[in-house]
This record gives sequence, C-alpha cells and structure tokens, in this order.
Amino acid sequence: MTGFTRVRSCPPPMDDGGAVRAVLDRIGDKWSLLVVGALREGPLRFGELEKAVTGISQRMLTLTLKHLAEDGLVSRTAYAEVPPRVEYELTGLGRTLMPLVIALAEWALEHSDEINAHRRR
Amino acid sequence: MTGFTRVRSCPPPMDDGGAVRAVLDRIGDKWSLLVVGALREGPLRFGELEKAVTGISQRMLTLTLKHLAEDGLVSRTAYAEVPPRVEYELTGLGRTLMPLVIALAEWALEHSDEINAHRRR
DNA sequence: CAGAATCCTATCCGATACTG
DNA sequence: CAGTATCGGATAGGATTCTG
Repeated sequence: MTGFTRVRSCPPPMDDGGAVRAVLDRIGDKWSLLVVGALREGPLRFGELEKAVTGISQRMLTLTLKHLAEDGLVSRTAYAEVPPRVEYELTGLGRTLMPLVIALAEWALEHSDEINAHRRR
Repeated sequence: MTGFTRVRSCPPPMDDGGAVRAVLDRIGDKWSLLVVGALREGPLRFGELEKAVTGISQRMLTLTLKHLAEDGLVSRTAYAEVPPRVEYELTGLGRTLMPLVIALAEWALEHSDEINAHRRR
C-alpha cells in the first residue's frame, strides 16, 4: 500500500492506487475524447468519423477506435456489403462518459480565451 | 425509426475550430489533471506535491507546474526563507476545473472494473 | 470503403547529476 | 528545499503505400 500523505480529510478518493491514472492513460491521449464526442449523436462510419474529427490521420483513427473498442467504450459493426460499411457506436459504458466530454468541451469553450490571454504573457 | 432518414451530413462541431483540442493538449497530458486534483484542498509545497502525485518525477512535476502556471490554472508563491519554501495553489480559473476533475475521478473509479474486464478479452 | 503495414520523426518522460 | 541541465530510450503519431 502506498501511503497517502497526511490526511486532512478524504472526500473523494482521487488516487485509489491507479484507477484514475489508468483511465487517463486511455482517454487522455490526443484523440480518444474527440472521437467519443463525435459519436455523441449516434453511429458513424469510418469515413464519416474521419471527417468529423478534423485533422486525425487514418492510422490514428484506426488505432483509437481499436483501443476504445477494447475498453468497451465503442462497438464496431461490419456489414457484409459491397462496398464495405462499418459503423462505430458508443456502448452503454461509452455513453456514461458523454456528460464528461460535454462538460469538458463547455469548459474549454468558456475558458479558452482566458487561458490564451494568460499564456501570451 | 421508420419514416425518416438519419441526418448524417455533419453532426457539427463541438469543435469550434480548436478550442477543445487546444485545452486537451494541455490538460490531456499524463500529469496535469493529477496535479490539479492534488491541489483541490489548498496550497501545497513542491515536495508535498511530489509525494501527493505518486510516481511523478521531479522533472515532470516542474514542467507540469510551469505549464499550469503559464495557463493561469495554478499560482506560484515563493517565500524568501531558508530553506526555501514555494507553494502552489489553484487560481480561480483552476478551481473552475475542479468539478471536472472530481467527476472524471469518480467516473474512473466507478467504471475501471468494467473497462479492465472488457480489456482482458 | 475501410483498413493494414511500413517507415520515420518529434516529443515525452525517466534517470541522473548538479545548484542557489 | 526546490529546482535546473543534460542524456537517452520509449512511444506517439504523421505520411505513404498496399489490400480485400
């Protein structure tokens, strides 16, 4: 057990020993939250995601979707058609993350000016 | 669901052109949110932060604090004493981020088991 | 259309040593 | 105590090419 430092009070357990960090390691990368956010209104195909998440490379979209699927945040459905069609959709677990993504986006929009002003100095 | 076709042109943006991404680039790194979370109950000294954020290296703590200070999320106060004492504290702007950090931590704790179970397959 | 494979670069970040 | 400076390995991620 890793000691905490000095307990003042212990409201929400920020560091349970790694759960927070483990999650951050996954969704704290450059694209995951943006992809999750892009799926907020329903399933999208690979190509649609590519357009929805501006700037993402094909490779990173593939990898990000694979990770999100491994973590159970996104489901992948391939339809046997020609040309091929593959849809990605948030799972129930993935949807529980949406309020956080929304909140983060709103926070970013609301405070980016202030942050940029500060950074410029 | 019959009777209308899903509109899929461009489920437009929560991406205003980069504000969300810009913020993610800053707080989406490995340590920033953990440092912010460590400061939730009040100011801490450099050494206290080092212990509070388990696993962080001296170098990364220095850099992370510098970035957070540049963005105006954290303030730095050096007291002219021997030995030196430096305290870091959330600014008003930094405190507006706390609800998000708390929410993220709670989400992580609540769903890490499910994520890990999924990943194991 | 949806990807897999390969190559290559920038940067992240830890370890270590030194300083006021 | 609270940093700074430097080195080097690991990895993230972009560009390009190829395939079912």
